[in-house]
Amino acid sequence: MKTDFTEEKQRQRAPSKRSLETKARILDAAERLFAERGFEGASVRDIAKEAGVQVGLVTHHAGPKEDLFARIVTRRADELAAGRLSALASRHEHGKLALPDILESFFEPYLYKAETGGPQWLAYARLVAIVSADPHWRPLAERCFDPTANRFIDAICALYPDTPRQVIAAGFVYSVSAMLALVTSRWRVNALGDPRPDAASHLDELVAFCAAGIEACATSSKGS
Amino acid sequence: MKTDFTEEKQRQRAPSKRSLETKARILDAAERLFAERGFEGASVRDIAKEAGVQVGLVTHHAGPKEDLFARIVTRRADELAAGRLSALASRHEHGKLALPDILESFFEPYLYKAETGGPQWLAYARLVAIVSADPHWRPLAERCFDPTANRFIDAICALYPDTPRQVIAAGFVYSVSAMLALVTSRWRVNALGDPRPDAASHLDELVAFCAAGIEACATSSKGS
DNA sequence: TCTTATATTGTACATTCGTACAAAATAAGG
DNA sequence: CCTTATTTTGTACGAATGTACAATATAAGA
Repeated sequence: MKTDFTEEKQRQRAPSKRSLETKARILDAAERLFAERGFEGASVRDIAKEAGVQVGLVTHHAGPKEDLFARIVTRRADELAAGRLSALASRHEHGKLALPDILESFFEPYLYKAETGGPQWLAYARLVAIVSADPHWRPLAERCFDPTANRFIDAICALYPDTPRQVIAAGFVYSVSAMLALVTSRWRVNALGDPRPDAASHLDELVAFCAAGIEACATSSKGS
Repeated sequence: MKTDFTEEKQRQRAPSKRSLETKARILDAAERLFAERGFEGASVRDIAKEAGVQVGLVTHHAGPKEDLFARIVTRRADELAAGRLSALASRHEHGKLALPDILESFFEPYLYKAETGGPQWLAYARLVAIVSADPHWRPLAERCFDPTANRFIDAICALYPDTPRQVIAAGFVYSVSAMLALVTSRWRVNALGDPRPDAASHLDELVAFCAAGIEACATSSKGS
């Protein structure tokens, strides 16, 4: 699985504004359909129709289907990872780094984007679920998710020096899956048109749940 | 989405032992491949080859592809739901129904099967993830999962009469997703051949995590 | 303005998909 | 054993898949 897209094919001319718009339209359409129907469930033709272009243009702008998918995930993941790490660093400067602060640094950047960044960010939770579940995308997942996850696990480990890293890591995985479950359920409700309840309270609730859970795991398995 | 399979086509003769074995082989192969590659990712031809039969036999024994998938999920879900409800009832008779007991009644039957029931039960976690994530399978999910989930949510609600059901339900959803994350990660590790650590400790750890989490949510939002 | 790199169209190709169906093999029930 | 319901094989079909490619339209850069 190719995960490096730094080498865009070298060009002799700048791309026109229209072509940039077309490319963005294709990526957005692909993101929407991949989230709704999964990787195999969304065909290149569906994506082209959704973007209002010919089939060939999809390949021309985004390469083979697998690259298109990986490109979409990478784009969101990189932006999100930056937000999360800077939130963590910001709170670290302000001196407060209790467990709820660490978790909030991880949850808040995404929940905020999911709430205010348009439906694409809401649908991103589904893409993460797809990548995480399918062994085929493991290289992509390792590149996109693992570095940030390890930074946060390290931060939590610093709070519980007597707890094995394995236990903290498990608690963190539980927490991430809970966040995905929260967003995915909200995404589906939203797609069905139901009114969405307040989002900020969901963040507090999620942080309370995960902080208490990790705390319980960490203290009960101290030193073992 | 058809979810009712009570009306097997009426027969004039009993099925031969060989045909029953073949049917079981097809269902097992389908379960394995659906879990590995998802619904669209596993073709009927792949399933037939995995089962060592001709393509037509799959349709003959299990009907259209969607029915095959629904049948597989239903088979496991029904058996699991029975185990979970009887575990809950059993503990209820013994008088102990604290939050950890309720969660253990939900987690233990599956974790036990995943550990001792063969790779099919381990892979079942992936099927649940597929059904839960894809809106297309929502009718199937409602029939297979919701009744049991509501029973357990009711049991937890009885412990926190001042907490809104919505909050308890959210905590329960987080807990289920954490369990799925645990099993899915173990399934993948197992597929890669790594040695698997002790399972019983994972159950205790998961119960500790979720019980503390739900407790925190319930008490902090009392009456609101 | 003119050249030509790039974007876009339209079509075509080889596979694979789910499913249907006739023919042959098998075995249940009398 | 005989009849025939059922299982199994083998093949075929139309639709959909990802991708390649020539032809055309567009616009960047000199």
